[in-house]
Amino acid sequence: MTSSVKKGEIEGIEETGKIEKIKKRKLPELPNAEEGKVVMRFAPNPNGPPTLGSARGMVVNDEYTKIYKGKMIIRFDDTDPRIKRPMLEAYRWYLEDAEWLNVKPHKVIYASKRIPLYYRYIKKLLEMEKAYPCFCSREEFKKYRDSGIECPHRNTSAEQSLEVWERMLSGEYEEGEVVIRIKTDMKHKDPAIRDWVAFRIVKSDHPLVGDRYIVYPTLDFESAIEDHILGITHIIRGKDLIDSERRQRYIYNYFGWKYPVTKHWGRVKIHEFGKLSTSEIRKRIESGEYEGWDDPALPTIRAFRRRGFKAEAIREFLLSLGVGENDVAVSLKNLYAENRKLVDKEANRYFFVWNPIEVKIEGLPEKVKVKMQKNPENDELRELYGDESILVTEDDWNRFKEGDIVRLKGFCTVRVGDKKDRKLEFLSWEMKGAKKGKNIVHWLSWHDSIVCVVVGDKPMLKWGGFVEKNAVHDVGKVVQFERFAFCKIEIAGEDGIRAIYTHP
RNA sequence: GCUCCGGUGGUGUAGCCCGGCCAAUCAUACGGGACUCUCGAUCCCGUGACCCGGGUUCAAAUCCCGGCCGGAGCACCA
Repeated sequence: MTSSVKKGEIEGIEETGKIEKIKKRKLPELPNAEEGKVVMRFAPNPNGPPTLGSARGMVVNDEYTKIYKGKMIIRFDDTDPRIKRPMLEAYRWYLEDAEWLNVKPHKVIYASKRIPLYYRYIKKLLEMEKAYPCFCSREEFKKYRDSGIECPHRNTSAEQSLEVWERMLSGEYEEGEVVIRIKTDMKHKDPAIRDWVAFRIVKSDHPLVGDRYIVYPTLDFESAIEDHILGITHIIRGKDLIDSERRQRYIYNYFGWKYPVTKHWGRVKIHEFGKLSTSEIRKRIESGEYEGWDDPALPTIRAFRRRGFKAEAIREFLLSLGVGENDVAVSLKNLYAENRKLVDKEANRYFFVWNPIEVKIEGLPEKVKVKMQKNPENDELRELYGDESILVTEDDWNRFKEGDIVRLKGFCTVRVGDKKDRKLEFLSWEMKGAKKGKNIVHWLSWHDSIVCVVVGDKPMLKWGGFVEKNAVHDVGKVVQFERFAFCKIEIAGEDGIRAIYTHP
């Protein structure tokens, strides 16, 4: 991000104001934001590992708190042990990926561990007769909601309500028998707002708190209380939660609290992935279509990490999406461009010959050592052995026509001979009119070759071939396989190299 | 069906609250050229947008109304 700071040093002070402006303009201004007083949160349900979508939540909230020098809180909204059941490992994954994304929370909250806190507040509401236990079935209540009629339980007295509440807690009711509803307005013009559920009975084991509770708050209740307690000033979340504000405001009014400023963004569709829900991914992993949650073909942050993406590139990409309420359909090409900017300068270059074909160079005067730059921008060299027997990729070979002049990059220039015999004729050590983009190809002698498989970014996609041995020293790094793509060397061993496709 | 929200170049985005400095920003993509012994990078140059129709106004991408299109919610999910 700041690698070019030196360049700007001379212009220095004069530029500072500009840079500041540009930095802030990564995101539009936040309404009512006072420097040092902004508190924001990212509130995931850890029912799978973070994806690009969740990362957006982390990064945008984090970026704003950084701009305004505020506080960032991660809160796990994990109050449904059944339908959207949290995954135990995913709590850790979220924290790890957040750290990797340079999102450093000031606090981490687990809603499931604070359930007694929510009990206290609903009790107050019950006392105030602003909430009531409702024995209607879903279907029954839906009728009331749709027709705007109050249900018979609505005017239960505080005393009775509290009694039912205690019985709920002690397990005297079955699931579905009774819920606690918040009184809003059964005539509210938007049916979605009418007397919503704050607590329900779920007799199911919770990954984090086991069977300690059987009465769980809904997201709307839990997050309403938490946002106030945590002193959240600004909420940015998906527009699927847009109604939450109107629902939760009733509670805020009953208690005389001030509701945070909210902003909502639309759905993100990534061209390359289509729509993939967490549950859909889980299914496909189980069926073997994907290797696991970090399969390079998946839009999880773990997968992008495995592919060698830079956190900063992902941040920039996500920030470029802004916070508009419209749905966006964006191509990963933008992410690639962002990452390439960072990775191009430091990635070592290597020859990777996929779908290799062995060809012979006739008339090669001598075998030579070929030295080439590891990276066009520095002087570090790598060495290859130019032999008369070499490997080129089938893609190139098929393109060649007899008589073509071809430059074997760094080695020599040849003329394509009899294609059936796979022969090349040595022409010169010099370039001999070879032009970039035309006929300069990469190659490899057996001497330098080691088996290499590149795991692709689509399900089941793999390339097999040979890579130059020099690459074994770059395990864990992103390198560029020339004329192929940027790849991360994942494993290098006796039997070869495994690399992960990063991007073109 | 009911409620709410949004529509700026191919894509994403800034600007819209507080009309004029917007013949509209930036990025990416695309086209052309230069350079480099990578189909990568770099450097030039270029194409390209305010959904439509009315209204208010000296002046509208910005305000108002209508239409069209798109999206979200209407769960004892998050």
